[in-house]
Amino acid sequence: MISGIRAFLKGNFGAKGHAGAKTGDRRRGGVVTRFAPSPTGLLHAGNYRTGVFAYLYARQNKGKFILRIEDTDTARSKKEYEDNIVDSLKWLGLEYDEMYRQSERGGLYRQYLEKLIAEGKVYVSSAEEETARAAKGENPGPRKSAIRFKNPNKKVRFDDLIRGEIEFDTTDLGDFVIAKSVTEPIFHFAVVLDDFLMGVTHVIRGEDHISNTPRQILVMEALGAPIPTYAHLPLVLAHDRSKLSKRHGAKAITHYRDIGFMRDALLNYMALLGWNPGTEQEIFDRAGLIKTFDLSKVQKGGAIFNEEKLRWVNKEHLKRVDPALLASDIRSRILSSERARDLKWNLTDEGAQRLAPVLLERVSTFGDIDALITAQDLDYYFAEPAYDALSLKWKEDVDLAPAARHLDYAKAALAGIPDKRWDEEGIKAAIWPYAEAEGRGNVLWPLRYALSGKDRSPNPFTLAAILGKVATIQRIEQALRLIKTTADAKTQLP
RNA sequence: GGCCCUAUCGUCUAAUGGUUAGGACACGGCCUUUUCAAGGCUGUAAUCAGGGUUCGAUUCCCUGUAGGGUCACCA
Repeated sequence: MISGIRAFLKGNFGAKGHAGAKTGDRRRGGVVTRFAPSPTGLLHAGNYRTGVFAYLYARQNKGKFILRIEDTDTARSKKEYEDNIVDSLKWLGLEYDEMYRQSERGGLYRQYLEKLIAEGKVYVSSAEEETARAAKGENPGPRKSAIRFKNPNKKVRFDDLIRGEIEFDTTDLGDFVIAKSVTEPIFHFAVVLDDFLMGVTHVIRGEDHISNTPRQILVMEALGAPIPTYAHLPLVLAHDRSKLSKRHGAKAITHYRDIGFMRDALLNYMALLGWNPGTEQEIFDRAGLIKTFDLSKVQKGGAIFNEEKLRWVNKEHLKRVDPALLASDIRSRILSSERARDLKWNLTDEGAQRLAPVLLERVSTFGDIDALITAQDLDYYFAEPAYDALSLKWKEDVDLAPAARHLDYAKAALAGIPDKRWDEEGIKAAIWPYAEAEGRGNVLWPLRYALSGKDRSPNPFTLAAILGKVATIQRIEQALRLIKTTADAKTQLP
């Protein structure tokens, strides 16, 4: 009778794994996911996206998200890379509930390895056997003793949340190695035991692990562990459609932080790579992502990482933030630049408040501000510009005389603005009617050029408001002097 | 090569057994504008191929092709 009920439960929840005992836990919503990178390189889009998905899935199910550092390969694992993983997750805001290092779990691996050996499910093959295997060309491994899994050689089937049912014949795997010795487990054993011991219910990882899954299921069965639910994510691809890797120019997540991307924008973009909500919404904040994310709507095919679109997503996030909140970030970004130090730029908090919205409209990321600085496109905010007097001439004019006349007017009109009306609106009110009457370009071009010394820049009202009354008048006077000396030089020509 | 996965604009993707195959990025044009940026409108561009099933297939099936993954005492 009881077994009948169990069979019934199994049938209903078979897709979520066998073990009857654990099924109850899962029905109570005890989702546990993990992100298990190995610290053998900087964390990049190719691997951290699986972390993003595992995180979103755990959070939306009010479950647990575990970080597990897979450093059983002591030769390749490095502390600096582990630090980079932690830094990256911290910056991205992927908060984990627990963290483990496999290098600190040797006792556990040994205990279970010995148990399996005692149960005869695993055996130690001698150096001679390994040598014989190598001679047969079965594997190129070293000729020393190893621990091999006694393969029952059967068909293994599992349900993948993303791909559906997948079946493998494990016969051609042979008796695969799961440890070099009881104190040196390798990936296929450590992963399985840890997932078991940590109660991982959903293994969310890259597609490159699909073919590892059957052998891991075999080990799970030997361990008497419940089979978790698998979700194999499509890979993030480089431009040539191969798996993204460092060699393919995959950049570290911390690189995107350093060049001024917003964390939520990156999270948003990564979630959208391979997933979509089925609506036309593309911009999500963290909470929206957690709420809307749906593992079953994840794409099956790999997706190319497109930095252009990432930049667009970042810009959209930027647009949704009040510029005033970003002003101090922008200020320190500018002041810490080499050029700002060399030229001793001064930027007050108030100045930054005025500058922020103007700058933000022109960039997609904070890093673009650095580019503007390098291109000397910000210089005119900090010092009087140098330019050729002829540039002050509006294209429809034949000489500089109209420019001089309009600048004279502007100087007087601006000088008459009371200090407390010195803002974009007040300035525009003082100039606009005149510009309308005289022709906008005729008036505004010379004025803007006097202020910025550039063919391209924000409009003169905005510039004047940022520069302040004193500097604005000074620059107009300077332009006037420039026109005069140019005219004098001309009349003296033979 | 064996095994496995995948296949819609250049890229990310939506959709349905019957649609003018939709959106976004990028690209082009136009409008707005003193210039730039922003904004608005708009254009170019896709169902890998061949067979079935069907009144009808891009959608379901088969084969092929292409791409990718994996075949370690790496993870």
